[in-house]
Amino acid sequence: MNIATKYDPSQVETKWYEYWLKNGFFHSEPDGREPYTVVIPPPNVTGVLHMGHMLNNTIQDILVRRARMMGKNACWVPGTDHASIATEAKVVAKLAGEGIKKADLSREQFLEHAWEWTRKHGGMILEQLKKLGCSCDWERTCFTMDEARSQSVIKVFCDLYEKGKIYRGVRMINWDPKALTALSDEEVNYKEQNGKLYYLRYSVRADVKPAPTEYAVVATTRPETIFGDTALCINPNNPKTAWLKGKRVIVPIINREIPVIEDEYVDMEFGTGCLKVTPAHDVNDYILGQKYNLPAIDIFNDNGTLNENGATYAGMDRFDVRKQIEVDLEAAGLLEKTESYANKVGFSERTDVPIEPKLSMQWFLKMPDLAKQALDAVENDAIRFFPPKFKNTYRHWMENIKDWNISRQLWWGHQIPAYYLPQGGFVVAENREEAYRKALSTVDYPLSIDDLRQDEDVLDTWFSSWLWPISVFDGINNPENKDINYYYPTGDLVTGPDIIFFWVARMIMSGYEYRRRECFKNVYFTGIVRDKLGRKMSKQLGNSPDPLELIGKYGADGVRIGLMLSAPAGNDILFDENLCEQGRNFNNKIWNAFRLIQGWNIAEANNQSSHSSPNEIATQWFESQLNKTIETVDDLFAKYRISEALMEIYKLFWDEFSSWYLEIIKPAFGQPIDAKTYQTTQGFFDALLKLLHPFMPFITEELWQAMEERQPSESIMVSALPPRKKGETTAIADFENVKEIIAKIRTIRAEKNISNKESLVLQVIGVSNPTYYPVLKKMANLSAIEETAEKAPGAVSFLVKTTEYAIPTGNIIHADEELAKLQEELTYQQGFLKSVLGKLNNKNFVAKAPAAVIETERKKQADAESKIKTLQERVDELRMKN
RNA sequence: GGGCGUUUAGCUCAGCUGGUUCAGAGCAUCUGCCUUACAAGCAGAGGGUCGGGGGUUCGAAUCCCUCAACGCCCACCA
Repeated sequence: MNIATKYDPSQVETKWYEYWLKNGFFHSEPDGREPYTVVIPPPNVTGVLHMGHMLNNTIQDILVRRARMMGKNACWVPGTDHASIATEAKVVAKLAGEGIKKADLSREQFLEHAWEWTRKHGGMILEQLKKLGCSCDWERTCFTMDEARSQSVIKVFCDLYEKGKIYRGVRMINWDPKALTALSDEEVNYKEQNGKLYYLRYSVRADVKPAPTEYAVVATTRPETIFGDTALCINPNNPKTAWLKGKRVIVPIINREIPVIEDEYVDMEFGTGCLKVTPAHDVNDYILGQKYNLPAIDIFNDNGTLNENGATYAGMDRFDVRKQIEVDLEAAGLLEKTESYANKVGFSERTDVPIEPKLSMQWFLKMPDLAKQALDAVENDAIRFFPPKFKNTYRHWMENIKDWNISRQLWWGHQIPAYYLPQGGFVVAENREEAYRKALSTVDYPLSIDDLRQDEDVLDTWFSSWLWPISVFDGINNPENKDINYYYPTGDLVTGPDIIFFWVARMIMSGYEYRRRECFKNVYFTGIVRDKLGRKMSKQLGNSPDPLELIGKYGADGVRIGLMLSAPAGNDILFDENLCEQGRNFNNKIWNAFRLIQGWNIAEANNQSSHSSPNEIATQWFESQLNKTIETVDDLFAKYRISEALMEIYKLFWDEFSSWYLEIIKPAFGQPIDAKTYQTTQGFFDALLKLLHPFMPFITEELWQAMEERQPSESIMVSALPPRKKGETTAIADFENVKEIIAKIRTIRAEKNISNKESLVLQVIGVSNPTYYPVLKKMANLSAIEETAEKAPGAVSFLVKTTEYAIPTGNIIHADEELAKLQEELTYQQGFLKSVLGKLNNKNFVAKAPAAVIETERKKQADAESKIKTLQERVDELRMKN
């Protein structure tokens, strides 16, 4: 057999991925088996794979592949999200590059460009997932704007409208002046900004006398909004500003007169105690405006420039105005002073420009009712969160939920199915024809279908993705279809905690609203992938590796292992390429174990190993060890501790199987291996590959196919995981002893500079288990094991449990060294005994501690005493000789 | 400003309702080895007063209080 010493993933990966596709192993149809359903968090249709996707989808693939191998009917539905704002922004930018302005295009023309862009770049990310090995059911690939999903969205909108849960109204919303759309509260990020606090002078009306001062001074961070001022507000309890009560003041520059109003909302300590009220451009001011019936003067155009209400500043950008107005106020003597001031400013999640609070007509979804059931589901664990700490975050949001602004002033998305009538009013219907029918029954004037004008706005992207677990099975349009009834509720959702409100919470709501039950049973929150310095990966920093390059370098399996080695649920993962290297090395280890086993010749004669042969012992022990690990791995998966499960298997393969088991059964060079051991070993290797397969699908398939002749359409990915059996624990414990003895002997070799090639004699003084002698002999290169009452003079000895072992090494041993070592050990044991006795002599301990604990302390005492006795004898003996 | 969480070996983390194996794992480090599966490897070794302080208890990494640092989420102080 001639196989390369290093594993080369490049060929292998495409070969097997195609094989799996060709055989339809990823595809699922409802049948009698238990379903296991996962819906992918749909990535942006025009997005590219980043490390977050890699982590997220690796975890999903592990869960899906494992479920499949456990006999479940696993269905992982892939798909993409149309990502309204992000995609529209990309298309706008692309068109701008070609000298085309969005404003010059009709809606239809623009959408054509957008679809073209989507067709060109869309789905690339799904192709990248294939490189990672993801076993998605590609035949079920969905897109949030495909036919069925669009219909679902429209249908749900109409339904919620009928139920009175959707309403239209003028509200203060978050306006993105770059994307020219409203945003939901969740799409706004607040960032600390270093700005200035401007102290402006509002002159008090001239005819009011006497005045302690000519001016009311107002502190503001946004002097450019003075054009929208419609009142000045003071706290009625503030003596410092009491003199302003009932007065009127003049807005600087435009010289408009506004009233002074009183409200306890005003913080007496902040600034001067005077607040300018701009109801059109500040949420709090809006509330004040409502309360006191103040007019709201909108001073901004949609793009953030000032409108005609901005006097001579009309047309200037809001930030330029801020600078200019400072200069102008200063010149007019109306700027008392400025102070540097840090405050939080809202930024658009998508375009990263400061949000402008703006009064606007928008569509809203009432949330409190929807939230109630969704909150209960998580509270009582009908839906479980991993890690559970996210329940707190979730509860807090759900208990303070506000109505959801679902309309966006964009073109790319699902256009709101509301149709306005020529003489006012509107109807909501799934399509124009239906709308026309409804309209006719409400109006008493002649109406043609073309008189209806559909709402220009589209729906928030999340208004389609919140239906995802249902809509991918067409459960909205067709609520009783076979797929939805079989696959819903889905099993596990794997996603990042950053979209817990955007997506997870809302899916839970829609699940109860439209299927009357939970949309998934478990949510696994992954961490955020950071670089090894803990920085978030970003394009700007250039610290985000290209996933496909990584796969090229380490293989998909290597990268998957690299990610999983450090990805406990909910903790951020500090990604280091080093981990991929570890993953790749593990691939290589597996590869070489295969080479070793494959290279053996099997003995012709069926000369089975004797009952006490090393092979027999190793086999029995490894069987137990394997079963124990399978059990542990099961438990870890049940707790979604996936990286720990991987580590268990990793150690099983590397340490137990390779370093111990294979080394024990490995025949001497050129010698054959007995058939029985060979068969068993193949069986172990098969089990190990299966355990590893969900984590590293490619190499395991490659080796599984290579280890013996397979049927044309067989695959490890549809084979059964090794069953869970009770591990034989005494065999494992005994073997741990054996390992310790061997390690001690190896240490002696290292310390005494004795070559591994030089065989040694081992003396056993005390209780011992001869069953393991053959293993000891082979692994420690012993020529003989002697059970004796008296060890050879000058032998180096050590203790394992309470048995003493000795290696006669001639006279090369330095008695002083030996004595010092023994003395050290003796001191330790005496100290240990003292602490144990301390407990046992404590009346309170004996009286209050449980019997089992006392029992173990007694045992510790006995063991320590026995060790001390042996050590003491040795020490005395050596002293005599000296 | 409110809420949540984290702090254990050089790094990343595990330690469930306090009690053998409770001070662990992987990586990194150090020492010796090119031993015909694997130097992307083998064998061995070292390394932590469990963030600080206080308390409860026979007994605390584990429970309570407090301080500190860091992180996340929420919130309208201009």
